[in-house]
Amino acid sequence: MTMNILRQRNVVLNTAKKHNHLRCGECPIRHRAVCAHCDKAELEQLDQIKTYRSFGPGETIVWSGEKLTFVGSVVVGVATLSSTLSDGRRQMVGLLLPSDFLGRPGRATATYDVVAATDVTFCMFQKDEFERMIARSPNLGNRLLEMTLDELDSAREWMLLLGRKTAREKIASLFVIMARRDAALHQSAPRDGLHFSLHITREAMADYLGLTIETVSRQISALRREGIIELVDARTVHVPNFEKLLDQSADDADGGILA
Amino acid sequence: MTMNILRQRNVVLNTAKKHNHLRCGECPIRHRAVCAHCDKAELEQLDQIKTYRSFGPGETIVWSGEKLTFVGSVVVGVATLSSTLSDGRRQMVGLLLPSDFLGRPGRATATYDVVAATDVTFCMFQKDEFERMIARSPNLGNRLLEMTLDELDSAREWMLLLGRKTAREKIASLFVIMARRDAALHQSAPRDGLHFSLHITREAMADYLGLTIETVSRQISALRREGIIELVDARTVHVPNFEKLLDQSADDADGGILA
DNA sequence: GGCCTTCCTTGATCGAGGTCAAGCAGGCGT
DNA sequence: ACGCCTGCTTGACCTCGATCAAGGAAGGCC
Repeated sequence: MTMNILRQRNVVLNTAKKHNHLRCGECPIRHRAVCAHCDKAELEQLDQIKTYRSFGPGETIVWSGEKLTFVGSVVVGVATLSSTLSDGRRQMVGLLLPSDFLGRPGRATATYDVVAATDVTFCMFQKDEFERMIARSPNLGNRLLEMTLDELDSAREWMLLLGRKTAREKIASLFVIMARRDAALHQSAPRDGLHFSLHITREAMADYLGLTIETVSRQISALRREGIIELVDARTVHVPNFEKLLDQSADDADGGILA
Repeated sequence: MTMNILRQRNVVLNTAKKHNHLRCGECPIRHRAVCAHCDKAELEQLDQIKTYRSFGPGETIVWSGEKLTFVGSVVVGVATLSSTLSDGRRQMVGLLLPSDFLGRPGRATATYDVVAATDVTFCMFQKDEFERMIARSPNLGNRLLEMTLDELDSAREWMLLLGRKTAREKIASLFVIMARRDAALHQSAPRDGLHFSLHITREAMADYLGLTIETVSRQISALRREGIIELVDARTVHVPNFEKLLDQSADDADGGILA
């Protein structure tokens, strides 16, 4: 079984798979956005303008409404994108894992908060310099469009989750995604079950799934009680049978039974 | 008051405002995507390859998983984008109003259903021809990126609604958006209150908001009972005081009180 | 060691919204 | 005119997840 189910139909990973930007030996950093299919000239240019910056857990990287001065991608760690209602209700609208891109060329200000969930290191470029590069290389622009379309697709998939899935399905879906991301990143074909880290707190999961901390905790406990997952520690999950987890997520295995 | 609140902070309308693609006299059709800031050469090329197609209410324009052969934009009517879970639960992930663009250059297959909500007329281009045009004109590519970023922003705004807003706030938010779109489209500065059409059925609203038909109906009735809206008929809403409606939507008036 | 704090879990209760069910209004074809 | 749709409303009831509340586990710091 497994490796087939693990192969996300989402294009994010398909693209990564085709060329394997995620660990392209020639890329100084792991961001598929600017890897340029290992175009030497582009890479050298990017190398010259890149800088690294790190943030601690809970640290806000960008405030909503703030002026955007850079773009970049995650090298290690996890960052979150979230919007907040005036009374404090918060909703995560995106999750940045290693290799994910942050920033919107052509946009002046941020429209949501970017917060480090763990220790995070970014590889960054000055926004105006990056934009100048885009103007010069249409290649780069096209890849950005592709990436943005990918993001849009996952945002819409998430809308389905938020609007229509039950608490249990939400948790299972999140775990499925985390497992797939982890597997893709480590190139690990799982033999005797999967093993992955959630990285984030229960609170962050709740904010991502549109639930409360308590419900998240209860559903995780329920899945554990039923043997669908095992908890090594609070944030490390072992999945003995991935298909069983998938069954709980209300997602089609791949492409659906109909059609 | 009013015209100021009506001015959506979302870039979609700001862009439209700057140049007013929506009624650019030189554009044969109203799509801001390819209006090309009224670039004559581009327009002529587009004119040559464009075709019109119409669909009746309930008709499916594209099935999820189907091969995509065209792109285009709505001229009149309303179309919806929706995903469906295998057990039939449905979630709308987008709404196409006149001037909105449909399609993803560079993508082979659709990832969700596109259904006509009313009588709809599309102005369409063969996908491959359109892509060839993009390749030739980087301008067009940039505008597509901008559009996609706009869509991503509204998708994420919608995630906040789906995950964290109450039924009442969801309804109010939808009405606010519909009212703004209508106002922008008709360039109507509302004097004695707003007047707009919902176009879509209660079911479509429910699917959009992640609610059931019954809840939608009940919340609309409640807003009517409290004098916040008036119903001319089931799908035509009159808003005597827009600010009162806005108060119910849990949205910041413009940019928020904080920050 | 002892004492924070932060994160997580579990229990008891409550309520918003879903479900089931009935009925009404308007359009359309015969 | 009639019946028959489909779309909308309203009521009664129930359930899932939120809320309120308490306590346990794992660091970090004195």
